[in-house]
Amino acid sequence: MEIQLQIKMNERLFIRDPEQSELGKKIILHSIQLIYKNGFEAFTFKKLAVDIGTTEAGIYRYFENKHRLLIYLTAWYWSWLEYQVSFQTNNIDDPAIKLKMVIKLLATTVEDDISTRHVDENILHQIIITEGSKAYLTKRVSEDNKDQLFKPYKDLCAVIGNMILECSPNYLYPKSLASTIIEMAHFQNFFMNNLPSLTDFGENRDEAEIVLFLEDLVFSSIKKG
Amino acid sequence: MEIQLQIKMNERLFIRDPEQSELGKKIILHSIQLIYKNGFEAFTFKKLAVDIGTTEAGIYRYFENKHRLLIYLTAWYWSWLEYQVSFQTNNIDDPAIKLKMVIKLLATTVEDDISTRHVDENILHQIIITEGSKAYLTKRVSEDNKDQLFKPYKDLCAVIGNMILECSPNYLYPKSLASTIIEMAHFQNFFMNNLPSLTDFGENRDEAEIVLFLEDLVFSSIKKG
DNA sequence: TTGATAATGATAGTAACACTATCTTTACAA
DNA sequence: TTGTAAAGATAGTGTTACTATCATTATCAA
Repeated sequence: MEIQLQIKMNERLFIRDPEQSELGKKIILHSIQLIYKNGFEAFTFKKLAVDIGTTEAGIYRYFENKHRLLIYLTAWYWSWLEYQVSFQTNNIDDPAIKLKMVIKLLATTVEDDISTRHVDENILHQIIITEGSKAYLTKRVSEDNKDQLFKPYKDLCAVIGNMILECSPNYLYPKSLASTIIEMAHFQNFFMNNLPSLTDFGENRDEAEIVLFLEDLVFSSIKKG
Repeated sequence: MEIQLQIKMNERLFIRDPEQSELGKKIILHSIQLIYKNGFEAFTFKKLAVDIGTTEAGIYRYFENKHRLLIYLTAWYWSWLEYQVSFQTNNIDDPAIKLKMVIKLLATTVEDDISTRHVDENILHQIIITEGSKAYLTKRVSEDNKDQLFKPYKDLCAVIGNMILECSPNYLYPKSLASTIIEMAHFQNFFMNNLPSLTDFGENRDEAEIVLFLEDLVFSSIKKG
């Protein structure tokens, strides 16, 4: 069985849909690699164009600017992750087990999903850890939010928030706890690998310990009430 | 009684110490205002120079580039906050009360500290919320860390981690919980004001609710064991 | 087969940005 | 008085972030 997974993206994220052409798919593939290699600050459309073998103007026909491209990549990632969550928690009734699955999906290395050929999810995951929050930590965040550019992130947060409420209907802060899990899954990973004294995982550098920390955090909070 | 508070900064953060001259202090004062107004991405040394009434070259004599200036501002902020923590928790024995004080200091609007004339702590606090994590979310983070540029952040985290251990000596993740408190104090604030559906505080937009959330999060976690 | 259309390629150009260099002036201190 | 350090003034360079235009190629319908 070979299924190709296609994620329908908000049209405001791009000028021309990169999924619909070879050049577009190359832009996604190579931008992920370049941002991973050099970081978002050093990433330019010029370098991307050279890497692909096209011109700057070619890239600008797909994305308004590199910040939009970053938002596109993050939106794609969160959509893909929400799909993973729904797939992996399907047929599970116990909301606590579902929550544990979510934490595992958020905090551990993803295996490359072969049903999306032009995206390496593992590298993309690394990018989201380091660059993801730059997508919304801007002066434009409210406008971008009005254009629904962060919908996949918010949707995932809502899904997790509902799982929390299933576990503990009287818990007061399901959405904030959900966004805390999402952000901390990434930040603790970044800290573990780059500023280890900010974590308790510096010695082993083991993602599994981040999972344990987050599970402890979440279930202590919600099991109380 | 009039005391001027002077924070000793790591010398690698600057080329020439901005605290030691009028021009230097203007750079700090005006860069905070400009970054607050336009965001870090739109902030340039050219605009800063015009704002101050000096030239780009003048700024470059103090700071290598705008990223270093951002690290300087964040380092200054974390140092100042650690001082606030030590001041406000002095003579308090109960570590739980100390922790609550820390959460309040992290999550609520600071009043301008008159003992630092060239820094408006309230505006700086807003900058750190939006731009603070950009200081370390870079490819250079390890080198910058070797130069000790993030020491104030790590020191504060260690202080909070120790308070957590005082409360609960067997708790397994004091440092990770400390960095979680710090980051979430800011992220929940940013979300509340810009992406409110990621939080449970969208209706009232009241910082006091963030404090309650963080207190619940922390004391649920540590009171268990 | 032609002819319209859309995507791409090729090239050029501009304003702003991120610096670096140099020379002059000012200030104050030995 | 002279030396030195900070600051001002000016210029220049390579890169970035775009925009515009025109030619070429592929596709698909008349």
